Amino acid sequence: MARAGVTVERLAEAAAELADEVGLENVTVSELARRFGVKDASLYSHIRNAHELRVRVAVLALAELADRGAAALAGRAGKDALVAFANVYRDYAGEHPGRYAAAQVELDPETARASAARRHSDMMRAILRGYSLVEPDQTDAVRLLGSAFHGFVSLERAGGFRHHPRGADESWGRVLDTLDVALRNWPVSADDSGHDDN
Amino acid sequence: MARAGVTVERLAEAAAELADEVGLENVTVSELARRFGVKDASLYSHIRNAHELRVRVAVLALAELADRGAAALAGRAGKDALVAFANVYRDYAGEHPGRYAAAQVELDPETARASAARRHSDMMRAILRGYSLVEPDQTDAVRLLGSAFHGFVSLERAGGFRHHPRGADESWGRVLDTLDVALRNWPVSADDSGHDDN
DNA sequence: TGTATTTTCCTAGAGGTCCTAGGATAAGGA
DNA sequence: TCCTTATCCTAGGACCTCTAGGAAAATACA
Repeated sequence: MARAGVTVERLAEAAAELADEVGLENVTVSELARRFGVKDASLYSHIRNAHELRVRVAVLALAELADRGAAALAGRAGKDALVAFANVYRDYAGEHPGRYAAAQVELDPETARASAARRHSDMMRAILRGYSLVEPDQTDAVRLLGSAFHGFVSLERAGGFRHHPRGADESWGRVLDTLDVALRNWPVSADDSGHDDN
Repeated sequence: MARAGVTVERLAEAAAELADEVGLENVTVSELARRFGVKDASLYSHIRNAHELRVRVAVLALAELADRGAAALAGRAGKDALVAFANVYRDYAGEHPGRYAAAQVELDPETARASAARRHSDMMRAILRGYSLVEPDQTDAVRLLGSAFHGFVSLERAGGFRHHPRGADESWGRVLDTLDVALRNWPVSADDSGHDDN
């Protein structure tokens, strides 16, 4: 019998597609094997366990997201860059909910280092070049942006904004306005304040 | 044989405890039955399915979180209230990761309405009384706060802040400082700007 | 108190998932 | 051509979800 041509790459891609269709938690080795026309036991020649499947989807999603982010950032700066980058996150989560969910799974340090996670923080720091922030404020700002983006998308996807007539799109725009203002008026650290003239 | 005394309340409580121990995704009907000393089939007299278990943990967590939030808010206002409330979220997620994860599961509209979800947004609005915001800015601000709190906690729990020496505690404090400033300098809506003097 | 009803728990079992062990066969290289 | 390796198979154990139908405890009621 001819072989099915299963590879880890095709597996990850199929798992990502499946995750977008039925949700990450419903991505099973069995269903994936079914889609490839092989027995589920056969997939264990390519992956160690079901968890690795999710990790591979996570890595895939982080890379796709980073690519989109980089494209969005090209030729932009300041608030323009901030908004474009933020929309990449939100749009990606809308188009690929399963992949986006996967991107939040905890990765072991080694996998995390090999992933596009670093590119994400680097891009955020690039955005912050439009605002004058030095360490450790820059790191704190990266974390604020990451938190706000992910938190908003996460709550929106979970239906947290559906109990109120105010549109999510409008809130999103205002949240980005506010973050822009916040970055431009970044507060002075309590450690430094009061020592300005000494 | 004497009965085990299983009730939906005790089940939800036990499921919440189990979730904190082994993670929400590992909360199974079987394990729960084992802890109550009954057969797994017996639990289906109390709950419809495994999903209901998670929903009940979610409702429980939302209520506990709302209680803690209310206690933290008592006698506080302005930034003091903001920080106290935010810390309730973060501390709860630290103490009860499984419960916190459950609080993010999507609830059907009916369950959501009967849950403490409304109390949460009401408390956020109470905090915003310390800042002068009118609708729809108030709703947008509630969403920004919810996003930032949840996003930070979520990323922190997923290990997203472990690849950098900057401590999460310090960033958290600065993020709250920034949110406080942002709320006090809430940007004028683009719809209104330019019409100030007309 | 005795009886009827309801609730809780049981056994049995179907069907799904994960994963391992060990064997067969296709593909590619010496 | 033969050997090696990778891919796929069958078989099966362990665990999970959930249903059906029955027994027994608790409760309600006469």
